[in-house]
Amino acid sequence: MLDERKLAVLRAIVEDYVSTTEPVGSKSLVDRHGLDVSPATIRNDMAILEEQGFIAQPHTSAGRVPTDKGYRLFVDRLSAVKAMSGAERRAIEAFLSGAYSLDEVVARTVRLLAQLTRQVAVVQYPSLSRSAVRHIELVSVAPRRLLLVLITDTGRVEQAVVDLPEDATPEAVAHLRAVLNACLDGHKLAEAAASVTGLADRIPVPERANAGAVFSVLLDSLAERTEERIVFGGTANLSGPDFGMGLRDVLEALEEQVVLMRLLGESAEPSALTVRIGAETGLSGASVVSAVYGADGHPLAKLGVLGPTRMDYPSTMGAVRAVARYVGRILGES
Amino acid sequence: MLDERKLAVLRAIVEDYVSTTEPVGSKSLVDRHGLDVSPATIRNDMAILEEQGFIAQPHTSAGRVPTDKGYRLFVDRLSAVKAMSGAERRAIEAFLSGAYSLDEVVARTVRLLAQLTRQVAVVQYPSLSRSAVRHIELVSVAPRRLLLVLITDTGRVEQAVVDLPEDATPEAVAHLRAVLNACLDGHKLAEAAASVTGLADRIPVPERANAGAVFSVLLDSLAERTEERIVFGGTANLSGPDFGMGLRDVLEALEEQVVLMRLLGESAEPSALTVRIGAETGLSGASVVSAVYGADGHPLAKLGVLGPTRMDYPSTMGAVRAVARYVGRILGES
DNA sequence: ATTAGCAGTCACGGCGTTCGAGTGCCAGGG
DNA sequence: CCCTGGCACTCGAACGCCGTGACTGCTAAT
Repeated sequence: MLDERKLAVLRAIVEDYVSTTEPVGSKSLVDRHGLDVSPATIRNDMAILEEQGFIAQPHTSAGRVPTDKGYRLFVDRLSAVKAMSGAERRAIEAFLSGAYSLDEVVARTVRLLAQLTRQVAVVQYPSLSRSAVRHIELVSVAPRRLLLVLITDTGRVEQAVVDLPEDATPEAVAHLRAVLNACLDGHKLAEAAASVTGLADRIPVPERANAGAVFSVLLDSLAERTEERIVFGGTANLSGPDFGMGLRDVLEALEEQVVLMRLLGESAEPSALTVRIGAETGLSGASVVSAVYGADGHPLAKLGVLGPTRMDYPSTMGAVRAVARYVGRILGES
Repeated sequence: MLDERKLAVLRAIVEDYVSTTEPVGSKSLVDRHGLDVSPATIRNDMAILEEQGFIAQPHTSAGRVPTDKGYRLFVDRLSAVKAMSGAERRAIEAFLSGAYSLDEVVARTVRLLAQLTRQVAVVQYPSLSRSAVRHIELVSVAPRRLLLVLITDTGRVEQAVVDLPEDATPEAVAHLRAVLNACLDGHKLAEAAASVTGLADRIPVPERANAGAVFSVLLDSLAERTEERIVFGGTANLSGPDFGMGLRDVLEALEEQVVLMRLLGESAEPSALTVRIGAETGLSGASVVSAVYGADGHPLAKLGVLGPTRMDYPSTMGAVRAVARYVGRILGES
């Protein structure tokens, strides 16, 4: 149905369009690529490709432009991820290594990814529930109010205020802290739910009410907030007339955590690199290249870039993959 | 030199231009405002205002547009801050009260300010060095590595990694923690520099090297990072052809912490409301309305909005002032 | 199956015209 | 002296009108 040459034509169209931003015609196609056939032949191929929905023409007597379906085929079968050069890889590593806190790592990752791809970078903080607890701290700020600070092995620090039903003595707080740490240290928060329920037994009855409040904050409030921390950067790369929708809509979408979540993909399938194209993203005219990053083989969160459907997929995918790897490595070390 | 009517004309020009986005002519001026004179008279006044540099015409035979100098005069002498309505004030308070952590407070403030003013909101985190220390926590993550967590009375939590010159025993860490807390609790970090130097005496000699490392991180690394945390939002409000410079430049500027700092103003003069217009901001075509916010009378940090020079100053100033007040109040409570 | 040739389409850019808002100036009147 | 009505003038925006060129699709020949 689609012979070798037609695929080559589609590939050439995508590549040319991506680099020139202009509809590509049959003549310039044969000129630029080493196709040994005449423009007329290409035209016939293009007619078929159009019929099948891989390309379209903005108006009669203009060149062809890839459709979402065309990009899809290109990404799936016609292109290979372009690996980063050695120099680039070293630069990435050097840039990320300089960070001294999780916030810093994430901030740098965003900058790096945006600069590397010249697009909008989106980075999700390592999931709390999938990280292991390193330390839990309780600080009294009022007789009936505690500040709960959770430190994970990825260096993430989360805080939450706990309102207690009863006054708590410093001793009770210290005890609770000790019990929590003893029980949760080194475990993942997701697995902790089970152990915490049995934990109540170790708490003297008069303090159980307070302990319950702390547990519920730890499990509900923190775990819920968990996935929701996503930052982005590089919005300046949103140049003019890209994107079918207005630039304004894109900016609005980026400021909605919910939308950002969806862009990175709800399902955390472990596949390394995900490409969502055009309508698949929910933003018309936009594509998202995302990857899962993690340390020691288990996934922590996602990161990716958002750009116009017409983007350089091979390079972008290479950059995203490389950055995801290094971020995982850095977080695994700390 | 500028009689009452000329000032009224300038005020009218600013108001009309702000609301219509179009150069305003003499005729529409007398129509819309209740001026009891003829257009010709207004034209004469306008000629004088132009001569003095308060207004300009984009091209011959077009209406007049305020210059930076014109806006300046308008803000300083011709307008009054427009107070928020009771309903609006209640809404602000309700929206901000729902936050349960400092991050949340700041995030909500940004959203709120952006929505209220329909412009880009910029909020600086409460200054660390001007906040009082509530608690310091040290967590061993490796024999020669500590995680230093600092909790302030404004609810801000800062972390930093400390690399130790020598191995530290758990007892030594506990001791150091106790000393730090005893000495710094309730004090401002800025004042702490002095007390910390004397503090070394209380540390047994073998641990001094490690203690020194912790101190220096606390004072240098944390205190420096301190002012630099500024977030912004509402970039979707950057509509099209505002701003003399390209939209891209504005977005780029917003992603530079340094530029954000400058926008909010280096000098922390305690004056409540600052308006910087046009060239004064460093961004051509942009204005910044900013305010200091603080709790219990002492300043913590700044916040403000960035918009086109042609903005509704009275309303914007009202919104900024109101939000600054409520944020200060909320942070004072916690 | 490919190719050359040809007629047809249509966006784009340049050009001249019109239209109208708005100005500056001047002379007359309170 | 300040205000006003009148008038000629200016100039950008909008409109319409080509000519141009880059395409295409079709057909007939190889």
